[in-house]
Amino acid sequence: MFILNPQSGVPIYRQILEQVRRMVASGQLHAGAELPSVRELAVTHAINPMTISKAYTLLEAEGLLARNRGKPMTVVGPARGAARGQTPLNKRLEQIDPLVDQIVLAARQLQVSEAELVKALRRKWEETDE
Amino acid sequence: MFILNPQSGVPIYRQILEQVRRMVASGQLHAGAELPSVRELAVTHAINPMTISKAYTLLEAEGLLARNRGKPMTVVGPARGAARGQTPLNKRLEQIDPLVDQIVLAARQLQVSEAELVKALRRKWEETDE
DNA sequence: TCAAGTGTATTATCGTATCAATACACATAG
DNA sequence: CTATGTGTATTGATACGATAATACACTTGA
Repeated sequence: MFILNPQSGVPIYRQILEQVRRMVASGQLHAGAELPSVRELAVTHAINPMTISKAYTLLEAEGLLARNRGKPMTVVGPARGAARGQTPLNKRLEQIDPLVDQIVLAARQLQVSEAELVKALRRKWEETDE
Repeated sequence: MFILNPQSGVPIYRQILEQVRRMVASGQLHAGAELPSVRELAVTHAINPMTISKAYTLLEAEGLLARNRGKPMTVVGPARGAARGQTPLNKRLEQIDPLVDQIVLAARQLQVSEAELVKALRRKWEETDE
């Protein structure tokens, strides 16, 4: 369910935070959906259960997840009042903005043209087309 | 010279590593070029001199920079007058690849379309057009 | 010569991130 | 009731990232 890279420099619990936020915003994790158990994730990703628990706790404090003692964490959001589906596009784009900043900075420092950057992006997009 | 974001989750010294690698690969930092002093960077970015020194030390171990006792760090590279251009495009693209992975993953988790992603990218590209 | 500029070593402290092993409180299927 | 499944608290340990304050060796311009 998650794609975690311990070598990336980004703390594991932060990778989980970001990925849950995204999947909730997109509706891939709808309200009421259950998240993988901490022990299951700990095994499949070879990480410590408490690391995942930390992420879950923060997501609860954020209002995205709900604790159910004895049962799996469940998704609370997105916005109850609004359409039960996705967050508006501009809100979703906000979440991706820091990455856009990063990649544009990197491309400019590498003197990779906008066209080449877009090409690399499209290439990766096709590769991950499943 | 560097653009550092302490909140990004990426360690500062790693941000410096990556940015020097990029600017050397693109030729923006040509062989023999001097880098900013650790004390100057420490002041302008409000970070500790030893954090920068750590990055410089690692870049020397990597073979990209040379220590000159009493003088600034310099970029190691092909002899002056020799072909000291950019590294080939595909090599530069390799450096940007992890970021491409990240952003495509994020876009798919957010269910942002390829078209919208490219649009956001072009928008940011224009903004940073200086 | 000397003052100001390099990078770096040293020692110490602090906060964060992760792991390990254990234990607890609760829910639910059998 | 019991076994198994939730998340979490606890304690302790290790590693990393960053800071702070000095001090050193070296170069260079005045």
